[in-house]
Amino acid sequence: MGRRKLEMKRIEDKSSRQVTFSKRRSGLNKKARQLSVLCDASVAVVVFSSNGKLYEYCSGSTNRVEDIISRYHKSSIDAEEGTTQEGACQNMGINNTCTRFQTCNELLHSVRRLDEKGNVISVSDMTELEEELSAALMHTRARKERKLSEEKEELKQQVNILLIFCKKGFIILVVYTGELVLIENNPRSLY
Amino acid sequence: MGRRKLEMKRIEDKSSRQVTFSKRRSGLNKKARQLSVLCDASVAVVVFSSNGKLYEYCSGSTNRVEDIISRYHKSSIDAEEGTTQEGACQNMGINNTCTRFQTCNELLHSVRRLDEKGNVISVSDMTELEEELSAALMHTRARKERKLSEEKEELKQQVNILLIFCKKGFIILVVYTGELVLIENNPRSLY
DNA sequence: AACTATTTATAAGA
DNA sequence: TTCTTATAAATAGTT
Repeated sequence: MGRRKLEMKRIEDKSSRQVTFSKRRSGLNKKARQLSVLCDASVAVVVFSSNGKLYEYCSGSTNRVEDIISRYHKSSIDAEEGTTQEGACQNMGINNTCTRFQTCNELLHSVRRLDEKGNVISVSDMTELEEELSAALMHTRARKERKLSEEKEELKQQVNILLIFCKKGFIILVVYTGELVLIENNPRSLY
Repeated sequence: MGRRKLEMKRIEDKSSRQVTFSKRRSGLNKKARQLSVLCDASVAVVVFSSNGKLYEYCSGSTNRVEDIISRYHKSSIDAEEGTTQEGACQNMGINNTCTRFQTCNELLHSVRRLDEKGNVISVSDMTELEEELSAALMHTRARKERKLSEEKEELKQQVNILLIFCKKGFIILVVYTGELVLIENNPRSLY
């Protein structure tokens, strides 16, 4: 939107990059505000410029990005509980809070349709698809890691519970050598 | 932008509110992506619909809102303390066991130097750098996952050992000291 | 899900 | 910088 069409890549000229940043950042905030007002939604936008400067926007009365972030954290955790496991692409669809999947799936289908019709698929289309897929991958990876960590924590808890549970008695020496466990009663503990 | 001008207030009709939400949300994400690409910025957008459903967008390679949120937290704290910000690249140097790191770091620096001098950087140079970075990422990721799995396996073993003893009617105290494990049972179960 | 008449955003120019 | 304006992009209502 302007005198001419811009290529979707980093603006090399520093000065015009800054001007564009400033304009588009305020545009983004405006869009966020409109979305929140028109559709009664809560919206937070966090932007770091290439110089590392932080800009934030938050809809609503408190205007605290923190409020939405904490809600985000809560929601992310909630989403993880009650999800089931499926094959690679599938398990994203099950998670009904992962909105990216829909877009990504839609994109896949529309690109495939275009391809089948013999249409030319632009690089920017493919880039968009690539980004969506990358996002989906990251999301799945993050979920996997969280799951693994959770399972580890659970095991740690089990060990702790057993340790707490078993407080009294007689000492056995166990030498742990990989798979083999050698146990030896300690006679000294037999009063 | 549409057949007629909309008043900036909540859309009362539920159906058109939903349609508008969907359209504008994807528009917002698009704007966020454009800002990040054109101006080399990091952008995160978090939206909750009026029904409480979470939608998120995040620019960049990881596409993790978490990354930007944690940076946001850091930045907020730093801002309060008056400390300065550094580039995200710095924290890569921490991993001193990644042998590829030096090559990758050297590459980064030489490419950056070339860039600053206004030299033309060939696509094949960038591809090389990309591949190095990708390899480094894969390596780090693999190491992390191996470590996590190992730790989990170890805990599982500990639980199994404890469970075996518990099955035999022993109530035990286990003191895990690296390679040595001391187990103490409940005297009641002896006789 | 598409379409299109309009409004809105904004790139470049002043 | 700020304002203007030609043009691109987004989207409200329609089909």
